[in-house]
Amino acid sequence: MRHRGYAGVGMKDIAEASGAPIGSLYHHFRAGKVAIAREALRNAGAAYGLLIPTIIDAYTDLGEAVGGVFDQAAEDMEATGFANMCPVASVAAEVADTVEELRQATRDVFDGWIDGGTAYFVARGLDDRFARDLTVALIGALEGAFLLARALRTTEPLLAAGRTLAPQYRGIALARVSLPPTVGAES
Amino acid sequence: MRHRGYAGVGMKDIAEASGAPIGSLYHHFRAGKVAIAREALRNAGAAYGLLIPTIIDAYTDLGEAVGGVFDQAAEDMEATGFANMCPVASVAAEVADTVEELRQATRDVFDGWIDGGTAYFVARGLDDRFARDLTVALIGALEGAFLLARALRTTEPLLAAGRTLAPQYRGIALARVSLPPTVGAES
DNA sequence: GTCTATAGGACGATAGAC
DNA sequence: GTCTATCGTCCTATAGAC
Repeated sequence: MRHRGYAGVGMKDIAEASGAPIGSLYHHFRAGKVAIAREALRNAGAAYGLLIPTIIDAYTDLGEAVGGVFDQAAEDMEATGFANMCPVASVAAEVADTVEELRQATRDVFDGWIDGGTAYFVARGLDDRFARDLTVALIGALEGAFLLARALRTTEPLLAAGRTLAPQYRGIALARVSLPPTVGAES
Repeated sequence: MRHRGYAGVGMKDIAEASGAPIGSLYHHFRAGKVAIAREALRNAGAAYGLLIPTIIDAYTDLGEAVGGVFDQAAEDMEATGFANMCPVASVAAEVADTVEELRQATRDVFDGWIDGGTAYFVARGLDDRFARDLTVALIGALEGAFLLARALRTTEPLLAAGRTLAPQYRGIALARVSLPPTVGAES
C-alpha cells in the first residue's frame, strides 16, 4: 500500500500477499478494506516511531545528530533504489481529503511520532517548546525530502535538507541518557 | 486529482468536471488517462512555479522572507479548510513507484521549480550553491509541512518549519531586483 | 473459522453513428 | 470533431458450503 496507494491496492492483492483468501480477510476485518488500512497504518506508526530517536541516540551534538538523520536517510534511500521510505506519507496524502477515517489514523500516527520525538529530545535536555518545534520540523522536512527524492531519484533533497537544517544546531549539546522505554510506542 | 489521487479519479469524473463526454477526451488525449494526468501536472507545475518567488519578492531580508513563505502558507491553508495546497505532491507520492511516465512528469515539475527558484535567488544576489540548497530545502520543507498539516488539520507544521528554518537567515540581504521573466515558466 | 463463488457496480478504453 | 453505447476487466463486498 505504501507503494501503490490506498486506492491502488485491491483486496485481491492483500489476500494474495497475505496468503489468506479474501473471505478470511472479511472475517477478521469486518469493516473491510478501511479496517485493514487502519491497522496497517497503526502498525507502521508504531514500528517507525522510534526510528529518528534511535539514529539520534548515537550523537551528543544536536547539529551532528540532525545531519546524521538526513545522511542516514539518503544512504538508505539510495541503497533501496529510492523505494518509499515512509509507509504513512503517501497514504496520508491520498486520504487526507477523501477517507476521513483513515485521515484520523494518519493523524494519530503523526501525533504519536511528534509526542514521542518531543519527549525524547526533552529527555536529552532540550526545552519543551524547542523540542517540539524541532521534532515537527524534522519530520516535515524528512517527509518532504522523501517525496522529492522519490520523484527525482536523487538524494539531493535529503542532503540539501541536512545541510540547511543542521548547521544552526552545532554546539547545542544533547544530554547523554538512554531511550525512555515508552517513547512513541503507542499512538 | 490533487484531492482524490491518480487512481482515485476516474475518466467519468474527468468528463463530468470538464463538461465534455468521455469520447472527446480520448479524441484529444489518445493515450488516455495517463496523457491527461501528464498535461495536468505540466500545467500545475507552470502555474505554481512562480509562487514562492512571488511571495519572497516582497522581502529584502532572507530570514523574514523564509518566515513569510511559511506564514503565508499557513494562512492560506487555514483559510481553505486545509485543502491540498500543492497539486503535484500527492500525485507524485502515488506514482513514484508505479507509473514511470507520470513519475517523470512530476520530476520535470520539481526540477523546473528548483531551477527557477535557484535562478531567482541568484538574481537576488545569493551564491549559486547556497541558492540551490535553499530552494530544494524550502520546497521539501513546504511539501512535508503541507502533508502533516493536512493530516493533523493544524497549521503547526508550517509554523514550526518557519520558526526552525527562518532564524538562521536573518541578516542575509536580498538584492532588490524584479522577477526575471523566464523563471520557472517552463519545465 | 476457512475458503470458493459470485453478486453488483465502477473502471479504462473503444467503436461507430452523427 | 462530437458524443453515445458498450465492451471486457477489475473492484469491494457478501453468501454460504465446508
